[in-house]
Amino acid sequence: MASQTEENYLKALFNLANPAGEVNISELANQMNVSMPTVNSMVKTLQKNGWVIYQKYKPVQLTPEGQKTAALVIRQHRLTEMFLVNKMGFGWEEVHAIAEQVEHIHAPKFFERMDELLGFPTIDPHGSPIPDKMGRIKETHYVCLDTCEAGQTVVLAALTNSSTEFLEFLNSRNLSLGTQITIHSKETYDQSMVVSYLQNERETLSEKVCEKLLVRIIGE
Amino acid sequence: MASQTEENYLKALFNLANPAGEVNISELANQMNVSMPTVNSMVKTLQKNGWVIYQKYKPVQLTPEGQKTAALVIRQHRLTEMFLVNKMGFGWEEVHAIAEQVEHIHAPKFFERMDELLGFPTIDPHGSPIPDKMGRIKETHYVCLDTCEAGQTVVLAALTNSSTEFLEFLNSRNLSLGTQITIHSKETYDQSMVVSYLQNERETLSEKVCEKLLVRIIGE
DNA sequence: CAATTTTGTTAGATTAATCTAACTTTATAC
DNA sequence: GTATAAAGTTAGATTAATCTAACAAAATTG
Repeated sequence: MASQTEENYLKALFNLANPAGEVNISELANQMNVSMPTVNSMVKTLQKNGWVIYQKYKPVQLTPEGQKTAALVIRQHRLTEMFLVNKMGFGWEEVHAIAEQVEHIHAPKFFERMDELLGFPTIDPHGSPIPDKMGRIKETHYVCLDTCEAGQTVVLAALTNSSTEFLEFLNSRNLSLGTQITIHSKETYDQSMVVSYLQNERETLSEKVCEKLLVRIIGE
Repeated sequence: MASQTEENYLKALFNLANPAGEVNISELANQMNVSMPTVNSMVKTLQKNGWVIYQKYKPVQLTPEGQKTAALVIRQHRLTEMFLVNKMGFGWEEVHAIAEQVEHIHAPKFFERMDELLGFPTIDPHGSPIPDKMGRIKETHYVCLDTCEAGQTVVLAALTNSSTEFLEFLNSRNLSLGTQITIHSKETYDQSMVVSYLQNERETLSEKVCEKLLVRIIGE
């Protein structure tokens, strides 16, 4: 059984993997906020446990078992976030830090009860997909708002970043998942967009914000 | 901040303390399932952190800060048990193992929300008192069923032991907190009691069971 | 393509939590 | 009140997770 530390490395590997499933030691060190030698020795441990494939000076890759273990921790994290928001009244900006701890609890029934009470949700409060009990993830195909064009109508579906600061920014602008947004114009100079939604008739969203918003296009 | 391991030692000290607040190294070793040298070194660590008073060859004692820290972990444990039973549909025999993990989460708001959602309970599903936010415990004064006499009517209020096996035994006999019990006779030979409650007209409870049941006397 | 920079590895130390073996102090018991 | 038993301590080792310093390989770049 993976230790909490090992689970955190597996999660990081899962999230950092490029299309080929590879992660560099330095990327992992950076993500985990530890030194490269620490990652080097941890990767050897993960390999001994059958969770990664690794050869000196090569990038690391999760094995299928490593992927499944990682996905199940991510499942517990996202179910927890959903439970905190939908059943305990927390704001979407408050739940990450708590879920980082709860995700490591070893008690399958605990998370199965959450899942049931929530009605088997498929996405978390930030729009990220919740892996199923087998660790499979249903891929979603949203587009990034910054690739959309003036005239289109879209619905906010997910975020590529869920930092507290960004979530508080979205709260301050009354933006939440499901909000229907109409794109009025796109500034070629700085890629900012003028949009409207709900009561907001004319809101400007910077490129920095637009590139973090994933949407479904529903019109034009 | 206490590590999970330290929190577990503080809890054990809190629970093992005799009326003078003292705990022997061997008792603690036994409770924690570790060797005496391990306890010896851990007790020195706890002392460095100001949680215990300790002198070579003397029993250990929690300081007021140690007591408060322990009580707050116990608070989190008991609130969690109550939440699992009352809000998530678990049986009282299922919650201990999960609460042992959840109690170590460092997120005051998480437990405050549980407390609110539960309506600020003062006892857990096994009748044990829930310490308040300051770590204070409201002392309850129940009597042990084995000290009761034939003819008395009592209400089951708490348990002195909450092992899964004992809880499953109580389930099998339809006994739960709040059940009103009438004592018909007490066998002087083996201290067993013949009692009635609910639909059960004639149930025999062994001494081993009676000594684990705490009751409020309500009649005769 | 040689020089430099970046990335990765090895070696060795540290801290927390644990162990066993050996020794010491305190308690128990004739 | 000494002998034995029980309880407690010390010393030294182990494992997991981390670090820094020094070195090696790979990538970048003039």
